[in-house]
Amino acid sequence: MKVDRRIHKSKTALKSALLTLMKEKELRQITITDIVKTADLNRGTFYKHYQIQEDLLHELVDDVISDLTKSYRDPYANKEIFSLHDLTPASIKIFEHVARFADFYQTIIYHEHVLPGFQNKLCDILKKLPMNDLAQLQKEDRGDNSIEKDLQISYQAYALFGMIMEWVKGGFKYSTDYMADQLIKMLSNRPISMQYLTPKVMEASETTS
Amino acid sequence: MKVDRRIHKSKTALKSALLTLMKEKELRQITITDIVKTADLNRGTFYKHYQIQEDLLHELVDDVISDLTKSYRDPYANKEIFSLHDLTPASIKIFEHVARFADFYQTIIYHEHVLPGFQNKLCDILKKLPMNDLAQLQKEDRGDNSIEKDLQISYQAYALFGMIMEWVKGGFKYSTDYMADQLIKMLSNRPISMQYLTPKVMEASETTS
DNA sequence: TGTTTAATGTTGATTAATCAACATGTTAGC
DNA sequence: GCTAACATGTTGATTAATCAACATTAAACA
Repeated sequence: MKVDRRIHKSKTALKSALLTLMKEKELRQITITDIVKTADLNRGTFYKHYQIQEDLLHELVDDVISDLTKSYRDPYANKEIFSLHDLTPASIKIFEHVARFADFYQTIIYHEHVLPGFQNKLCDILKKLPMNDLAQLQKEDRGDNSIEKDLQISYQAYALFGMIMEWVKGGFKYSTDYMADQLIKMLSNRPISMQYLTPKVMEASETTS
Repeated sequence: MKVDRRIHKSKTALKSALLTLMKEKELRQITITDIVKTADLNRGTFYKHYQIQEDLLHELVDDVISDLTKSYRDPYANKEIFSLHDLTPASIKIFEHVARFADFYQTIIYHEHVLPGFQNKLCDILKKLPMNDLAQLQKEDRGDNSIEKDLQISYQAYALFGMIMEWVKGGFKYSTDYMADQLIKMLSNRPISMQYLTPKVMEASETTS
């Protein structure tokens, strides 16, 4: 179901205004009048879509999460089998996502109290995405050196999170392409020979079983 | 008479879209469908305000001229008497105007054929503004060294135009404040002791006569 | 050349946003 | 405490923007 562009524009303007204001002052001090003034919208427009500021903030968070998920999955979307070999700097979209919501990330990192627990939520998502999407096919080793899947995924998730944090806190001094390139170099250290099953195949096996 | 914000936003989006597209291709190749797609507006919205692209371009030019005039006059607006001594870097708004319409200036300078004669129009305005607004009070000298007003004004107008051209062509590598500072330094060379009458006094003298 | 594709204007019905005007809290300063 | 200024919701009438659909024209192209 398509949303009317006017609705999309109004909501986007409101969220953008909220982010702008969050850089200036505390969430508690931001009035709805503030928001609509910054967004250049009538006050009634706010109330047609939301009740309180919190609703707006939550929808903003949902937007971020949704875009993050989409960006993370992009390299293996519509693929049946996915090897880390296939990962190229151009196919990695996660850093573009962070850049797209740069204002958001800077704000929630420097004002943790605004969205307590969001950073943990972020890590959880970065863990759950590969955990649910990707069924490991062949492990690196089969001897004493075998690696637990959950540990491996947590390891990589937090590593990626660390890169992002460093990037944001450093004021985005590297380009998105460079970040993607660096990530590949990190991954190339060892587990490059691993393969995963992507959701497409998993759906197929579900329906046939 | 206030314009509905929706109208203002729609028109602004259309002009912004036109500028964006002018950077990519020739004016002739820009369709109305292109414009409304870029502006994220329905095609009908364009036709509610304009008939052809030319209308849009002309309104954009009018906007620029109007903002230019306002910015130029800002330092002596609401003043009865105005000396070049009063000019400070902060009071000069002309470079902020150029920065505000940076896209426009870059486009029309690098694609002269789009708006033939606009640069001359610009110079004319920079000449006519001081010519009409400012009645010279005391000249520098009264001897053989006296300077003609029209020559002096043309001299300064083209000088300012030159600064702007250099600034735009150089990719805005100086800040607006620095440009204002530089302009003051240029003016300080000599004619700083001159004084002008501003429109306020001229209006008053008109009504009393 | 004929055919297809895309742009152009225009239409009417529908929905969203606007504005001004309320009454009602809240807050800050005197 | 009183008052003034401001924020909050809510209202109904009005206007702007949307969408889908249409007939027409122009351009691309095979």
